Amino acid sequence: MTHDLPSRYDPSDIEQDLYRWWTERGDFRASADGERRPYVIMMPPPNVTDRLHMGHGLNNTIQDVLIRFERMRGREVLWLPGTDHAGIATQNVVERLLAKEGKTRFDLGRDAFVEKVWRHVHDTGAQILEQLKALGASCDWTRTYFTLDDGLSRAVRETFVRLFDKGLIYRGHYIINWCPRCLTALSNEEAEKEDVAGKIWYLRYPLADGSGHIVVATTRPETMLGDTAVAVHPSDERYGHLVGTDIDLPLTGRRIPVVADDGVDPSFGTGAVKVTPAHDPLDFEIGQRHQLDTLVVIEADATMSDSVPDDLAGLDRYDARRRVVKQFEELELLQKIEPHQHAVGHCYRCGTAVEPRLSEQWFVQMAPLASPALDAYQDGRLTFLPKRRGEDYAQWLEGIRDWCISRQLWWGHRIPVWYCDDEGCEAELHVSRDDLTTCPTCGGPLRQDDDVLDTWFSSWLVPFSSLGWPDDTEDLRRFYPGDALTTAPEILFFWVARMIMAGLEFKGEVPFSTIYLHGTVRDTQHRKMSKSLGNGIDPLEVVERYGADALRYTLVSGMAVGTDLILDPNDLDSSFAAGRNFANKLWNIGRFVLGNLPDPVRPLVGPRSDAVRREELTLADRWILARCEATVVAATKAYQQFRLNEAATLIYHFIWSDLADWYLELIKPRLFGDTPGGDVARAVVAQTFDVALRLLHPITPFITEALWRRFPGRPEDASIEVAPWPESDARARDDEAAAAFGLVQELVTAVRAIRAEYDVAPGTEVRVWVSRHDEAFDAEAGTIRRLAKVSAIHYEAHADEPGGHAVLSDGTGVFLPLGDAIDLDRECGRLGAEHQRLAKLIVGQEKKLANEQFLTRAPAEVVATERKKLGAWQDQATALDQKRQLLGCP
RNA sequence: GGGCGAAUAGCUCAGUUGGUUCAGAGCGCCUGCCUUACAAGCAGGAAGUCGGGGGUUCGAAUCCCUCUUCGCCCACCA
Repeated sequence: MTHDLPSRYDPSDIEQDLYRWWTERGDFRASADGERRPYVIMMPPPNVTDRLHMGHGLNNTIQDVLIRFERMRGREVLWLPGTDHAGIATQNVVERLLAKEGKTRFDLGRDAFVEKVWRHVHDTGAQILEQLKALGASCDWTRTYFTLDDGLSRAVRETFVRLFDKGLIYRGHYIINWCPRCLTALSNEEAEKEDVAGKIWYLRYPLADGSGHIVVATTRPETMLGDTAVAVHPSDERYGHLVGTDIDLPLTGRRIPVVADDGVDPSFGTGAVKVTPAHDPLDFEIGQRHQLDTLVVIEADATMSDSVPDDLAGLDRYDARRRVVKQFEELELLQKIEPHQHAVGHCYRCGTAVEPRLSEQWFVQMAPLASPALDAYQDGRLTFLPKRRGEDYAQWLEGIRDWCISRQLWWGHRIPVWYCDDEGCEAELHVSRDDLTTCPTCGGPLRQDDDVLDTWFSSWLVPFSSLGWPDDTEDLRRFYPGDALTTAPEILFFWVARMIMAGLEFKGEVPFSTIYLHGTVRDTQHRKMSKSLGNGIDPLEVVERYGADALRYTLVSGMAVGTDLILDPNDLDSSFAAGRNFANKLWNIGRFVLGNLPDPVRPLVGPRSDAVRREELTLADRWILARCEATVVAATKAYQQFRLNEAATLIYHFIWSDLADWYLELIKPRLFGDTPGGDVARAVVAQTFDVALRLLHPITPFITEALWRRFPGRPEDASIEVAPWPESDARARDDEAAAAFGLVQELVTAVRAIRAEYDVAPGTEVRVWVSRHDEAFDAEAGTIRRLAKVSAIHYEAHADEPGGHAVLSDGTGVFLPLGDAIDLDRECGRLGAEHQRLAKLIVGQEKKLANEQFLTRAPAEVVATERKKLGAWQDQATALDQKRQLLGCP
């Protein structure tokens, strides 16, 4: 039945059908009732801005591996998918689309613009979900959410009202980060600090009494137009006499005071600071302490305001900077310019340098929320992978600042605050869960706050809002809290930390216990993949070319905990070769194995009378079963510890090297009836291949399902997705078989190497002399003969004739007589090299055996085998010497 | 300016809590093979002073110190 399978695996033949079948079966759907212990992962909701990139591919592959692993282990698995409305990002995308038509959002008006965004995200959102399916993501699509859904909107309002009532949400005039391009406030986290090679200008400010001037240093000369003071440190003796005096601020005709303030660092610059309370956070604080005026000189769009001299008003901030500097120069008030490297905030969505700006915004007071979140980390309720990320988390919480949550955008959750414009009304504002139309206090008309909430204000609720909160739903009771959170480290503060705070505040429990922060996908120059650099790889293109399994295998095997993943966008073939080749190999193993299995296969173990008895197993059978068992144990542990790359490598090696290269080759005579025991070999291969497929299924779900379903006797409706995870079976452990068969492998390899070395024709059979008799060689004599093309094995000291030599790890000598075929020079060189290798081993071994610690610490039997090894090596060295003399080697 | 990570074959990377079993894998490269599952394959092979230096030890890729080079996080020195 497998003979009709093509010899080359084509994933596109099977992936979509299998995915549809899985969906129809309903295995992805979590049941809210039942006995199974839940295992829950919240998918980081992709932004509905665009198609998925390779980072999503990696992120979702990791999650799907964990989910499929736990599903097979019998947990009630819920992987909850969703998409994020991504306020600024999405609004930007649609604004750019409008710009192509020569329009702005203001041309459309708020309602029409929002309508247009909805239409846009409807398409991209659907596209994203399809892409996730193409990757094989086994999420519960029946519970898919969007952060702007009615349900989640209700949760947003609920939290806003609760925090407001608790006094943790407030409105006020503060310096915030302002993006002059997006025209909105940003949180501290959204302003990314980047080092900029700037300058520092030293400006002379004339003293009002005409007695001289004071020099201030600034990186932003244009803000001097908004200066309302100069500050010095109270204990700075250089300036003490000037405190309380006035300065004539150049260009403005304004007179401003010199004040003393602790916030000034006397060692920086000149020790005298120009104070611009409306455009600098520190200056704002100084201004508050000294009741200074705040003078806004830079507008929302980063042009100079009308409050500056006419020749500067309306200029862009950087043009104004140049103009101001030039005017200082002309007035001979520019003392000097120095190069200066400093960190400047940039908008995380558009990259524009943010402007610190005084404005009225809504804030969440964070310290009360941060404290329990910090406790949860310190008392071990949270585990970070890699561990060091936990310190980033703690550090951020310790220095937490209030969260600016209002955004001057149109796309998002509108702030649930209404203002009453009636001058006679006592109420200033109303915060409400429901839309308000008339003022509850005076009955007059109301106006809702124009702003929307930070997009993360809905994301931070996802672990419970996606389960129906604030209602007390069955889902919520069953699936909160979740288990693992898998995401990129970039959003540790934006999202992860805030989810923990929200979970503790609103649900009293951390939303997940393990936080796996995986690395970033980069190109070969270690640059982050991005659209603007054009170095991205489209995961869907990879799926189409190589299959989802190849993509997944490559991502998983290349990703160690705490490291980045480097892929070459210019060489997809080599980037994904290993995954593609492996899938193809698996396919062909399947063709061979399944094509040789009868129905039914004899059971390997169990009560049935035809079950294989232990005495029927050959050495090779025992070996592969032991290898299989070892792989089950190691791979299971690796999966559990999130060391997915290690699990992938272990299983790969077992399947390709142990099972395919060795076991399948050596059972061929038994399968083809040339040797008895075919039914036993079939039982063993059926068992081990089945286990291998199940171990691998979380990583490469499609091909493992396709092959697993084809096993003889498999019920039509059986799926590997819900097949039980392979159990460790102590009976299969067999160190003796492992060691004995290992020696057989060494012997075969040694003979092959000698044959290759001396160009023995592939079809020619050779005789081999083995210095020591071993039961394993007898037991697998057929294997040795077949795999090494050996006609006869002689257990005796080798004949005095030319030939090839090798020494096995236990000291057993191997000799291949090659008669006249031998090249004397080459053989002498080979013997010399081999002798040298042995000599090195012997020296090391002698040292080891002279070591007190080793002798006392190691078990006696280990010491004994090490002694034996040394003896054997010495014997072989002697034999090699004799051989070299015999051949007349130099 | 603080805190943290990384450096291992031409490329991308493994190498675990306690030091002996370790110098490995994949890709690439070289040689020979269309051997009745697989040429996306099979067999064999070349290639690394485990970033430099020092230390501890019988013994270090692994532990300690130091230097160099990359990277990450945090930070209101204007």
